[in-house]
Amino acid sequence: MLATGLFSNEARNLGKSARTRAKLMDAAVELFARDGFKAASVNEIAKLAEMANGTFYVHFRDKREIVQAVTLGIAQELARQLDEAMVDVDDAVERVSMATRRFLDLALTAPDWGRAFFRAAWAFRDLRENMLSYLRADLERGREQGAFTVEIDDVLIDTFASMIMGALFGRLAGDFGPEAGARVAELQLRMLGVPPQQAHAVANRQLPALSLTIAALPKQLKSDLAPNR
Amino acid sequence: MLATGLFSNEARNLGKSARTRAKLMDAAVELFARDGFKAASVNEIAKLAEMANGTFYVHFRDKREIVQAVTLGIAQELARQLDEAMVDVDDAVERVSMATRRFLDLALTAPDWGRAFFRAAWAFRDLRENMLSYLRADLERGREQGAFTVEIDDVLIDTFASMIMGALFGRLAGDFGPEAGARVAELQLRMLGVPPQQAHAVANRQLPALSLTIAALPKQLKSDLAPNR
DNA sequence: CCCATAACTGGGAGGTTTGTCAATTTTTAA
DNA sequence: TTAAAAATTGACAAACCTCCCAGTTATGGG
Repeated sequence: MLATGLFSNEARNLGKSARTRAKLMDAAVELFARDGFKAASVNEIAKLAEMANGTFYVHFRDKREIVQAVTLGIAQELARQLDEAMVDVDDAVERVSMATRRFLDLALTAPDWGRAFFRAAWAFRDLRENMLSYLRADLERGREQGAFTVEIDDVLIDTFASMIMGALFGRLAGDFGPEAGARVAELQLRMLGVPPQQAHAVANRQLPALSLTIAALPKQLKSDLAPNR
Repeated sequence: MLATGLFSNEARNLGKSARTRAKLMDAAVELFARDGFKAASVNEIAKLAEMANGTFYVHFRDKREIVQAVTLGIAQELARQLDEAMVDVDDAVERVSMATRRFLDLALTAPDWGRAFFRAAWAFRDLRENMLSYLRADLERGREQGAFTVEIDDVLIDTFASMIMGALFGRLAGDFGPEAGARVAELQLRMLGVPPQQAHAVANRQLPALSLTIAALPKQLKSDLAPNR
């Protein structure tokens, strides 16, 4: 049994049902990432999760349902961690640059999640729009702070998001190294109207490392653990 | 028999074999656009093309082969028409803006082609890279002409392409109207370092209409026909 | 117009997929 | 410990898939 994916980790000390469900979701992530939502089969998901095909249907009505659970889970967790990493940043220029760079770093820590997210972003409008609302808020903040000269409309927001998704794709495909995040952030800032020199400086500021780990550990235990590293 | 797709039109006065092949390709485009390459089935392609399943295998070894034929056909035709529409434009700022706007207009004239192209662009690296080489040439021209201040590297080119693909997606989904092309072009020019005012002006310049029609009509006949409309 | 040849048909073998269910094992709570 | 409840299994029906092929029909060069 190949240890655990992120969902399994989250469900580690929940009941058996939740653990099995999570194991199926982890297997699904892997196959969705590789084959897409339509081409991945329930049979294969169950097989990868090392259980009989019938078990799948105990936990999910059909494939649609696990697709929904998986994509929602990924998007929520990514959004939550991004949000958390930026709570104390006020400057919109910093926020926008950080969001892009953080998002890419995060998605690359768990490439299957990244790939599944990439697919989900094109396939599910509501999920996409949910993510975009965060982005819109930061862009509007930038206008108010006088940092962005460009007009904020739907096309801009969508374009901004496309730049991130393109970079995600390139990173996942191995076309780009870790520096791509900063580069794209710089291009985004230029597009928004930040002076080139400032755009370069902000986008290349060093960022403390961050990795995607769903931590469902009891809070107590977690804080006992943290100081050790 | 619902008239003709673009491939059928191209093969209109070729032999029967070529016409059948084209009809299969048109059906395939429609299904690839809707379901993706993996999820579309040979059975359904044949059914949509109104012929027996066995006929498919007379014309294509297997699904891989028709996928290749279709995607290559789409990409080549789009590239050819784009290229042709820009032969006499020298200024890189104009070219870059035009390429984005023309490409979107073209893809929108035949939405199934647009959708199939969208999928192919992510799925097939060589096809993508072929398209990007045109783009790179125009961007480098802009540097030489002193119009673009940004450094040209792989991340830039990819990002530029992502912006177009994002706009294509939005247009196909009906999220954006025809004005999106100009808007994205403007954002691209800003990113490249063109002064905002000029970017706005160039990107919004009126462009003569252009539509995607594979014309395999004999040249003579074509020019006889044109004046009538 | 004729007929060799190319194109097409549709049934079917062999495989995979989805979703169900009775039988079995594991978990849980009393 | 034990019995009811929950979870799991694996075989299976029905649908659908890919690819093949023997037989039929259409095409077009002589």
